[in-house]
Amino acid sequence: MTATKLGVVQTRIMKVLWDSGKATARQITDELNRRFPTDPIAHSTVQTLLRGLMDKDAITHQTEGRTFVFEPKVAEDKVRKSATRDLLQQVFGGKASDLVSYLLTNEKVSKAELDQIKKLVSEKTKKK
Amino acid sequence: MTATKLGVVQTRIMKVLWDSGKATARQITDELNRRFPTDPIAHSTVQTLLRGLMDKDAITHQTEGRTFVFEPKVAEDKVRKSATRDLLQQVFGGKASDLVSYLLTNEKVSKAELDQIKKLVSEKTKKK
DNA sequence: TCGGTAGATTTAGTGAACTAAACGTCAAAG
DNA sequence: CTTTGACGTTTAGTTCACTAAATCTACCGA
Repeated sequence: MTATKLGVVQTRIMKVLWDSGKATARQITDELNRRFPTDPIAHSTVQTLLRGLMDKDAITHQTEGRTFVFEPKVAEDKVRKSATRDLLQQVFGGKASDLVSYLLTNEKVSKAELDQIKKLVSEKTKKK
Repeated sequence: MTATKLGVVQTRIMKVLWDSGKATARQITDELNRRFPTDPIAHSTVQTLLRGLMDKDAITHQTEGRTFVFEPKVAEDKVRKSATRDLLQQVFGGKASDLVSYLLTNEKVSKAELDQIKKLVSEKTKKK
């Protein structure tokens, strides 16, 4: 029952790991400070959070020499699923079309994305 | 700069207020316990949360006799917008189509909702 | 008038996420 | 051999959401 409920910074760390497959704490710290220069983070903070993610069973680590190399244990999919479901239920009362409506009305959606969505919808329609 | 970042229970309270227009603390408590029998909540807890929502400028209250009648001050829309944007950025890297993809693939979407989405998409397409 | 009830307010405490300094260890550099 | 630095570990503290009892206050009914 690997936990899929993550905080903001925890999610950022996971993203780094999902992107790279594996990384040391140091690499993660550097990457976070590169990706989010507006939210500088101390190395020890990252280590603490990694510890938390271990406790949650969201990541694993191997020892390489005397440093840890971390790897994601929970898939990005799972986290997306859980986070989206929460939003859908809590804020949109479970109505997926309301959420889509919001996205199309308020968020920038590229032409390519729009085509992609159209394709998904017609596939889904066919199945019914 | 009314705050739009709410906790789970805070959102539930707001929903009650959005639905009813206005309500006393007692009415909200009762309604929450009716809507979520699995998460019973004490009246004093609700009062504390209402206080927090006041601090956040998410609600107002008038005095009626010696009881407060609360009203939403922030619109449901605003909260939806903020929550959705957070999810989109944090979990889906800003790709709206990925989020829609998730919704269509994993969540139950009724025929009516699907039609609604299709309509939204073609409207959006026309505009471009 | 007195006691209960229904308000609001005060006080108190937990857990989670986040923050980061301080500390101990050990290997590589000088 | 000693110092420096890079690790992981320990410790500590903040903020926020949530929880709810305890207390104060005032009206209403007996």
